[in-house]
Amino acid sequence: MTQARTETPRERYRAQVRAEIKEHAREQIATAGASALSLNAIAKRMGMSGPALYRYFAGRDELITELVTDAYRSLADTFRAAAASGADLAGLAHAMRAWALADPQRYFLVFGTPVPGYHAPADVTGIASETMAVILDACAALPHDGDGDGKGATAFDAHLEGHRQWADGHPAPPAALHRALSFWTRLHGVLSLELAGHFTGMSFDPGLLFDAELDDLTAR
Amino acid sequence: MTQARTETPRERYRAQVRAEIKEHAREQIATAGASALSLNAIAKRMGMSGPALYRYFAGRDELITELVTDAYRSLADTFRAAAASGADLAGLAHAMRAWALADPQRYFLVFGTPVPGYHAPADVTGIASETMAVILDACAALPHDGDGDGKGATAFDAHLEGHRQWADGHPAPPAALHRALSFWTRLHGVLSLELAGHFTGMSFDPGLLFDAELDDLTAR
DNA sequence: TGTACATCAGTGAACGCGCGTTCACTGATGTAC
DNA sequence: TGTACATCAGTGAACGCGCGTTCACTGATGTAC
Repeated sequence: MTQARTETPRERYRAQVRAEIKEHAREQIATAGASALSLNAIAKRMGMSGPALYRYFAGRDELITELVTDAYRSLADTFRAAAASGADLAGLAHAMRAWALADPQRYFLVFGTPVPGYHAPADVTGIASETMAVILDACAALPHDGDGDGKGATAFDAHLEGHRQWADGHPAPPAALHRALSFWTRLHGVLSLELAGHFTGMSFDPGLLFDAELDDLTAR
Repeated sequence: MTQARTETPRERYRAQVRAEIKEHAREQIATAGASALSLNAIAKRMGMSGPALYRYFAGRDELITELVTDAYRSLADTFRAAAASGADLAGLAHAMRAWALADPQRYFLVFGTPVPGYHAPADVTGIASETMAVILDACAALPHDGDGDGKGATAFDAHLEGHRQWADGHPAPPAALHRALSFWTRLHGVLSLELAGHFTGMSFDPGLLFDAELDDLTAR
């Protein structure tokens, strides 16, 4: 997986400092939001001067971009790990919920308010479809979605039949594609409102709504 | 509805300038995001000096707070108007979708990434429950949710029975509460991903997914 | 209708701040012979 | 093992910028008699 060539001490040190910078950046984002991220503030917390960070990142934008990519990566890894240990759709859902609750600002880094000008780096689309592939596998594994029987074939299913490029190369039938999208949006529906605090004040448990939405999906 | 006392010309002028400031603020937010909102930039665009704005708003925070409140208000009004013209759940859903698509940054002002420190003003909770009340009415009007028969009573329904303060005073049975929450989260699931651009690249029509999620809700 | 006064919108200068980023530099760490 | 050199992490000063906000002020608009 990694390079055969041995890491020099300097390289090891560089990697370590880069990691530490990111660590402080994440902390700062969690505290005051991504728009408040400041290189100088990070440097100060690390006990070094502002310009020193330019040895490690080309600038603020590159740092943020890397944090965003890391967040995508960590979600994809979470899904892959869950699937590898035999999780079904519900297992994936719970893994995702745990991932989101563990660090809400990381969730928002990926799924939150987009900055109108900013465009995500190219490699995240690859990571995103990795994630989607795991979900599609789980859907196709359901007794009902695996074969292409017509019981639940809806107008949207027909539409998906004609617009399935995003499931690139995946043999899932339309019913599975449909379920995967429902899965994805329902989870985000509960999570985004919950994490943004729109359920505080209402006294019910968002986790139970999350499960109810999931049950309703797998039972359809 | 309005004050009986006649508005003086000065008051009219003030109201007009305040509105113009907000207009520019909205435009700026739509262009560069809420975190980029700058009083000086607004003043410059209006052809006046920065400090002049302090005649109209106590500061940047008050302006943002008012924009947030306006956004809540406009959503609530959209729901009320739809309900008043006889819309059912699907009608409400489409009204909300239109509202969101008309101005994505306004949507994000209400439902987007929260700034960790910031707390929404107190009056928005009242506006939010206005909105919820309209949805609850529409759910209770469904043949199935109006009476409290037990066909679809789930564990989550039972939980809601004990945590229904948020539906304050509303006589809706648990099944209606449940459906209202599913309604709310499913719409946000599709909309938040769509508006954040997470479906670009996938070629399907998010509007059809939106409708499919809605159908699945009303058919259950 | 005209004058005296109060109200208030808007200005321009100024304050202090923190930001991202550049540059020439010092000093320590690693490399080659 | 020791010396000469190259690499490179980190510093401190500086640049220009735009920000929110305050303050004393001018000049126009409205009000009272």
